[in-house]
Amino acid sequence: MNLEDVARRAKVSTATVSRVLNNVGQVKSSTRARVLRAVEELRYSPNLNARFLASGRSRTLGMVVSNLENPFFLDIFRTVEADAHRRGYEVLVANTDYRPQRLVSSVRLMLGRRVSGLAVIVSEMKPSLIPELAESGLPVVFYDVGVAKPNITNIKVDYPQGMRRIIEYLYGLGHRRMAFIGHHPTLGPLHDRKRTFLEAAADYAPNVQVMTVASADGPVGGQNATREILQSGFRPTAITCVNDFMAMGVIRELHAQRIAVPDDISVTGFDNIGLAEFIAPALTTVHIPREEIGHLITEALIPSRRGRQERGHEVLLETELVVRESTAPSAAHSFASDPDFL
Amino acid sequence: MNLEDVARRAKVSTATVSRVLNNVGQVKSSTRARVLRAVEELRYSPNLNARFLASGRSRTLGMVVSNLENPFFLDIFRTVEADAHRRGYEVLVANTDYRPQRLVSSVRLMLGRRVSGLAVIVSEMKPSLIPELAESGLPVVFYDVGVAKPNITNIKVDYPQGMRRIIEYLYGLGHRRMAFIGHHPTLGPLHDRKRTFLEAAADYAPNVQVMTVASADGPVGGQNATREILQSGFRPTAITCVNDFMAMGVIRELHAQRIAVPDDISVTGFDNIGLAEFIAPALTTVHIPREEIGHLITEALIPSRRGRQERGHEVLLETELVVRESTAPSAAHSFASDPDFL
DNA sequence: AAGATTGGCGTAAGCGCTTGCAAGATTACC
DNA sequence: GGTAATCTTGCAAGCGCTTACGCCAATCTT
Repeated sequence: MNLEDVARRAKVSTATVSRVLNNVGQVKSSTRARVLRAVEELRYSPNLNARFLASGRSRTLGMVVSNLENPFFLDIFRTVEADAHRRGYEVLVANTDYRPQRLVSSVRLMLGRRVSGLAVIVSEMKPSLIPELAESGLPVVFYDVGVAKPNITNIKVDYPQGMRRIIEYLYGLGHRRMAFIGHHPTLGPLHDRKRTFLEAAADYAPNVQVMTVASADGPVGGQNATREILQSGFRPTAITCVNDFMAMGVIRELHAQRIAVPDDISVTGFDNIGLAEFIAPALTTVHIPREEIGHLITEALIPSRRGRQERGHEVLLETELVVRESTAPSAAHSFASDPDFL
Repeated sequence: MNLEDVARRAKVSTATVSRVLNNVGQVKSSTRARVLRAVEELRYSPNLNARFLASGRSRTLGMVVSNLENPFFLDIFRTVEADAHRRGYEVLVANTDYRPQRLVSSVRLMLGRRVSGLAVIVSEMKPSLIPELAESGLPVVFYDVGVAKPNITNIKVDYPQGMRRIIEYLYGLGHRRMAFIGHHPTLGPLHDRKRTFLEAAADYAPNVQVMTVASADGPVGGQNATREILQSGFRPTAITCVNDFMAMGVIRELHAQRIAVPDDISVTGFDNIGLAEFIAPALTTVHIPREEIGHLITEALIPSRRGRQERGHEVLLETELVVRESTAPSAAHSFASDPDFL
């Protein structure tokens, strides 16, 4: 079942069928109708592989993410997909599970499919990939890693700012013993986030005791990390998580251990995913504008009709502290004796 | 940058390069090495559109789901993807947001890409799609809809059984006023689930008052539905949700309204998603074997090396009640005066 | 009314790859 | 050392589509 079958049935050439299907060139409306009817009757569905090959463009975007399970990534994907559809593009998504090897193979796959733009929203990164993509000339967006190049747009979120907001907030509440829960601490961006936390703590919260632990991304990881902290003997008054998804597990585990949140321990997340409002207590977190990220990605990857493709550049997004119910003044801290207390 | 460039550089023909790349036929190991080096040096990445077109197979599975945000679907996807990778296949996923129109266009897209198998895990269904796919001869799996055909495998979960388990369990706990929360009540399978609930209630739980409401899938929908119930004046002692994802919102809203779960109202979900354990109180639900579903899908879509493709058939999966913390005996019910009470 | 446009369509040359076929190069065998 | 068997490799015909290019007929000029 191919163009030729349709052409024969409609008594035209394949060229004409192609023109009708792509709405290009001039076709008499009566022939157009004949063609469409033939398409209908044969239930013809064009071979996109052939189409992409012949035309040299695929109107398809690729997106590679570290963990689709984490709503953070999914939210971005959904925005990109919605934007892309509006412009007549499709989007292909691949999941890496934080494995560099899968990242490489996913990117290769996308390149092999000749996507017209590629978004790489991952924490793991194979360094060799950046120059390779830069040279390819393909429009690319990196999130939180790499530097802008002519064809590479770079979206970053001001994590240090967000961390600072959390630390200052917690410090202001009297917290002096804090724990930081992350995941994949060996991966660049995630390691940076931990470092950022420690630096912010050192800078803005003098005489604070700090502990860091790591586990897998997700609620189960948060749960395990919490157990580890509690078993260590260190008793923080606040636990800061690298993301909301892990924080869900933290809150659950504290609850299971009959430790009150926020009365005994305050908990913070990062990202402000939708679920953050649906756990009890609702999670205090830092908002990352995921919709904006999605829009930026689409803008960077799809050439706008008027004017040319925006050249690669760098964007730094601001964060915002969202205070909910999972944080409170530290019970352990006596504000009376606190010189910072006004 | 194509096969010819590589061939020229390695001083062989494109045929030989192709054989090396596909590990097929005999190639002297020295030439193989030359070719691989050329590939490396040129950073050559084969054009998959051309490859699929020429070879007529794509080693790609397509999967269409209603709502990727709901972990239920994501879990299935992850299993399928893992299985598929193990067999050297890729999987493309599309999201429909429960919109039949998107279902149709997603399926068309998959067909256009000439996937070698297609899984349709959706609640919405355009009836015309079933015969169309049946005729196409493409291996297809439907979840919860349609009937088996030579090339169509049908996976169903015994929802009536699951509902019965819930109802009997709740009835046994003394609940006599129940509410059912669903979403998209006009879509076949979801409507059936509601009906199933009502029938099971009628059959197994005499003299029970029942109310049903519907909202969007997800926690927000569960929240809204709960508000609606409470505002209606009907005061159920148990709320049964069509899935866990909505139940999360229900529990959250009851908590916000200072209604104790399970003391004042018991809540049940369906699916047994991972998050069900991470909300407080942990959700009583019905387990659906998502991993098994994933395996079944892969088995049905990928021809096994030995033996032929399993022909399309129908599978009915059993469910299992998972009791956690969100359910308890009805406070409103006096067991002393209950004739059922032993 | 004859030449100049334009609209509508077909011809055919690719797009980059796979693969059946057959030729040339090696190796095996007696 | 000669023939047969086996390896290697190249040639070239597609896969199903898009898209110059050009032809013919219809319409427009003056």
